[in-house]
Amino acid sequence: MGYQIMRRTHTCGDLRFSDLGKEVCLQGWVRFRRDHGGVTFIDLVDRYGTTQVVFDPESLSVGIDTQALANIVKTFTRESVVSVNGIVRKRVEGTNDIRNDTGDIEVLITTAKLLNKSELPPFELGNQKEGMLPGEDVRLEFRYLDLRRTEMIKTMEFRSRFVHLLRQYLESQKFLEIETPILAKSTPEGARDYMVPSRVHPGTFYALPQSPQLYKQMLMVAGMDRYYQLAKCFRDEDSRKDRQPEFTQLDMEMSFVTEKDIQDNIEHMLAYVWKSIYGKELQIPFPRISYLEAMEKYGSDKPDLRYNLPLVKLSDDLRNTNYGIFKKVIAEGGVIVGLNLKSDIALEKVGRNDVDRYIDLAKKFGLGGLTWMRVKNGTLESNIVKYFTPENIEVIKSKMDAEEGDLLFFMAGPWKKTLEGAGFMRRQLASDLNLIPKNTFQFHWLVDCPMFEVDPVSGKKDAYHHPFVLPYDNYNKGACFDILLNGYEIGSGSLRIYDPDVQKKVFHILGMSDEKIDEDFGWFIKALGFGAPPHGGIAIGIDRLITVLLNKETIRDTIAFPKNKKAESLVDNSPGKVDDERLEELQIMSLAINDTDFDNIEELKK
RNA sequence: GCCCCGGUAGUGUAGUGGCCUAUCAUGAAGCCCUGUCGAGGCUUCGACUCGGAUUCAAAUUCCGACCGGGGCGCCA
Repeated sequence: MGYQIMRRTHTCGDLRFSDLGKEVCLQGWVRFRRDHGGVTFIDLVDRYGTTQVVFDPESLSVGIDTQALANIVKTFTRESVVSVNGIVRKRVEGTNDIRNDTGDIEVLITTAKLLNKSELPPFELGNQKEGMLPGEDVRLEFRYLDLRRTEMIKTMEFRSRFVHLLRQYLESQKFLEIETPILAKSTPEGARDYMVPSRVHPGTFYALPQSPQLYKQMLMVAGMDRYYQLAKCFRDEDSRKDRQPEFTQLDMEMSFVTEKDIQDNIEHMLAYVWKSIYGKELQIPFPRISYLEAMEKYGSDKPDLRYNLPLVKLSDDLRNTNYGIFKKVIAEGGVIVGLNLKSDIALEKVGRNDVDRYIDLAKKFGLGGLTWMRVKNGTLESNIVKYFTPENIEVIKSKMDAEEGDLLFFMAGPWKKTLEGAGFMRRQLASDLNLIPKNTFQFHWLVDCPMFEVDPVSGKKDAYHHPFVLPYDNYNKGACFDILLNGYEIGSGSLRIYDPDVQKKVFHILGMSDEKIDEDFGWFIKALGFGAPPHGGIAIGIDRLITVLLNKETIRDTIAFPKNKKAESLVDNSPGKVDDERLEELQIMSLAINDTDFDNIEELKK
């Protein structure tokens, strides 16, 4: 007979009043211990709940060695794992814990065993008091303990449930879950790739996929018709609070569809999940907003539409203004937008000092400055009003719906920079002035996107989404769209190019030579030539979606083992160095300063 | 690569040039306690990220490094 321990009969969330009198075995972690001298209470915890187990010598029948049992219970320190056998009994009258599902009962310990003691935890897992969580670096270093916290368990449960429901829906709609390679070919366009050296072919590298884009398109060529995958994707770019180097997408592709077909599918999928999780109907279809309207009205291609606070475009109405800055901007083909803070908030919460603060902030957001006026006694008041004709003032008032007491901000400059800056202002004001409703989820489709964007510095064209989007309107627009939630882009989709010649042309427009196209994408264009069906798809960022749905501060809170801002995993210290022999095997030499003797480097390079 | 914010016992914090032998809470250790549930009471333990500079005097000011976070760039 080898080593064995007794099996538990219940989890720590199972026992109820109806189990009174049962002999049970529970196993779990010691979260809190309350030693009253004679009687000791232990909160025994596992994923499913908390059960109070009691060492109560006076209740024990004769024949049990209470002293021995006391000695065992004494070893049950915080967060150690223990096994207890005992009898389910009613709690003493008036000591029920109504907050806990198991709060009507407790387990009288008759035998107990320390399964594994715990080191003293570096932070308190059970303490639900606000602000007692340690810094995130400590949480990440001891992630297995952080994940032991109820809040993290709930998050993982939510995520698991959510993903399960997605799969359930997609399977019901004839989607096939197909896995695509993690070791893939590097595509030089787009994000920086994580590289994996090939031992068999020294000097060559696999790339970890930024998305399974080309594989899923080939699956459509293959006739799979409907594909999905919960795909791990990798991008070697700097992190943000909503961006990780390694993340999970719900990746989908469908053949013989329109943009609307894809969107309908997503809406129905989310509605299905919504109903299952929240028991409520999700309002579909989601409203559509064009790229142009999003930019000019909200200053963002992912506007938060839970609150209004729109920008008002005034460039066309102020053509004859004498105000120098506006005049110049109009002459240069720029844009002027206004933003109206209505009197009920403006008068109360935004004083002269605040206005100055916003002017400073505007400069930080890349705006040239910020002009402002107040509506007072039926007219506009500020030091620049004199430059505006009565007609100017009237048009401003009517376009911006300016009423007594309102505070008007104006931003002017080059189209994109100014609108994005104005978008930052809008967001900042909304957050400062508490205009953002909590616990509302506002899905939108961003549609009518451009095919290309021109880099203002280099003049080079870049794909707005990616180079595989089906262009239309003479290559000016792309059949692509984003799905937005509360100011986050949670996914993007498009119809794809299925004609090899069109695909080549798009690469040409992006400035690639025939040789380069052939080398990097020849294999893919070849595939399109073998009867690629019209197709399209979408990818939804699962980590980010869960983050928004659970109101988390960062995407890291929805990933079991995330990387920190510097792309390190604190729990296992990755990335790490490898032995020289391993590098030699791969025929790789490090040029990193700390690794290499620089006296020898030039020598070595030869 | 750049900008901003932060770094005080294991954890969370107070402390803006001398009242600091550094606050409070939590924790840990020990003792007391038979109905608690973030138990309670008493005692004890435990910290200014590092290196320079200014000063009679630095946790506090300045400079630099390191560490963490937020943002810009980047993320087709």
